[in-house]
Amino acid sequence: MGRSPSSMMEAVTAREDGVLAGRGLEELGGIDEGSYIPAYVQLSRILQEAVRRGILRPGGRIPSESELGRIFGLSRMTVRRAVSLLVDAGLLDARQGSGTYVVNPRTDGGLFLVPDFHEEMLSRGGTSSARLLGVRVVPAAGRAAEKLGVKRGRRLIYLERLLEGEGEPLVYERKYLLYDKSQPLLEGELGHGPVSELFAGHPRYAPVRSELELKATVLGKGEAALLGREAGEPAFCLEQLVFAANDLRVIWGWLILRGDRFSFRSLQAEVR
Amino acid sequence: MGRSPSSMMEAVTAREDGVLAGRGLEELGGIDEGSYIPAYVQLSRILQEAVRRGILRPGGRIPSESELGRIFGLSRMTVRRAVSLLVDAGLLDARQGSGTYVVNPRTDGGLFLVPDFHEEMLSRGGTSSARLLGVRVVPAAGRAAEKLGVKRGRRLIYLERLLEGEGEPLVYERKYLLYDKSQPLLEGELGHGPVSELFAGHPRYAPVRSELELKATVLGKGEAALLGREAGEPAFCLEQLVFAANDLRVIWGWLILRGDRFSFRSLQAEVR
DNA sequence: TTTGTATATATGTATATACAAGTTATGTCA
DNA sequence: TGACATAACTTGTATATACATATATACAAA
Repeated sequence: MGRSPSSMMEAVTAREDGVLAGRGLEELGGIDEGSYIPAYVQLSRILQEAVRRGILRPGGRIPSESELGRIFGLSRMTVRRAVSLLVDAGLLDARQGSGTYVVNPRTDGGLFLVPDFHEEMLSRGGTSSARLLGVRVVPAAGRAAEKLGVKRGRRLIYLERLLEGEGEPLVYERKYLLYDKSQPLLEGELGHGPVSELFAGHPRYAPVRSELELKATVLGKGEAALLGREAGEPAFCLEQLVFAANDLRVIWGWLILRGDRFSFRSLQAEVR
Repeated sequence: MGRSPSSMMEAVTAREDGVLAGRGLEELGGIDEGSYIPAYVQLSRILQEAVRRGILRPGGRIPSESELGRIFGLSRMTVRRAVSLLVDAGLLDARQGSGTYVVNPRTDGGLFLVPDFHEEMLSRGGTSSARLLGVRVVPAAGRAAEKLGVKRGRRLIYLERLLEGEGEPLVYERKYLLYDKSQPLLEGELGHGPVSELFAGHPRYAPVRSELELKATVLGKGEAALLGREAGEPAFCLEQLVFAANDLRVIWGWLILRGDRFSFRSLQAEVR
């Protein structure tokens, strides 16, 4: 809590380096020890705000970890933790031996979150349901066999669903799943939630990770009819390959997202 | 579901909780002290690999931090750092008082990186150039005035460019910039790099962050002609709003990305 | 059966210390 | 002046310790 004495010359010499030596940082307030918000989170917010306000400028060096510790009355390790948050988020660039710098923002690109459909609907407070258009067991062939890495003829489950939000069809879904005779397919479960949950807890097929590819497309005649739109309208195609343990591929398929209802906003170098 | 404190029953009772008590983890090797790779990075990779191989299963609890420290001969703080990497990456879920669990993966959604065009071209070793289709000073009006938060009539720079990679047009770009009489516009600089670099180092207009929105679209006749494609083909539209310090909006515009040349892959819960 | 309490153990936060390793500025020597 | 060693920084890694806080469990009391 004790504000360390800062020499008057600091600001001048530091300025030549592009450092502001913390001048102005104090204006954003100090660390509230009584708060339940951890000190390292408070400090990382202060630094973020300093960049937004231009107190710390892109390309410039921020005060050293020791100096920040002195300014805010925190240990170097705690300061490191605050800085690390912003380094991980891509807002700062720490160079060993040199210092920590404000990154020049990449204004033409960024990170986008494509949310899980059902999760998104629930989090918005809306309802989501899945209308099952068809399920059947088919022999593996063509791209499905190739993508899943199975021999032609191996039995797969093929299904089509229409995912609806607020009573309106929003997403058209086609999936191929490994067929497991010991685990009967419960059609009732396909009315809600993601397909991958069918395998949750399965000893060998439980999903571990997935690879997704987001592509631009236009609605075909069939898709347009199902989604209540016109053919030729823009849409997203989200191709999905789901892996279980040992890199076993268990689901392959894709989602068609209506372009008039879906768009994706970039994450603001989010600090979690 | 009672749990006995009996040590002889540990393996069995633990199994009911989904814990594997580290059994099998050792098979993935230990920490190489001679390596230049930090211990916490090595451990986080071991844990990642354990999930991929199914030694640690989604929904299950991993060994406690103290136990991992015992197994691998590391202090608890070092173990925490390794675990924190995976928690931040969304692969693990740490619950205070309870334990750390392997997350059930979201297979229908994920994070996507839309790279900066010029940066991407350079990193691939290819060439990138920008063909300037037009620049002029225009009075602010309509959506541009609204998005930039300026009065109608304020002077703006309007420009159109065709971004090319490997000699082929890939992206069509339209931007509105705040006009600054003290900073003359150098048309020569518009042949390379992102537009926002025009303001880099500017005392008031230097970009600090940007908000992006990724939308699905189809090529119009003019766009198709410029990009050497047919009208009606799928494409991405990346709308961009660039902020300087104090939330001053300095650039607004959008990019049209050819759908046949661009698609975006999800990031694998990347651990940096 | 419910409620309260004690205990063991889990993760979360903060600090202090030590040393390693990379960068930069400076001073000395030829 | 130029080359080179070095001192004085910087961030990076690892450990130990303390306390706060959340959870599970066992067991006693009502």
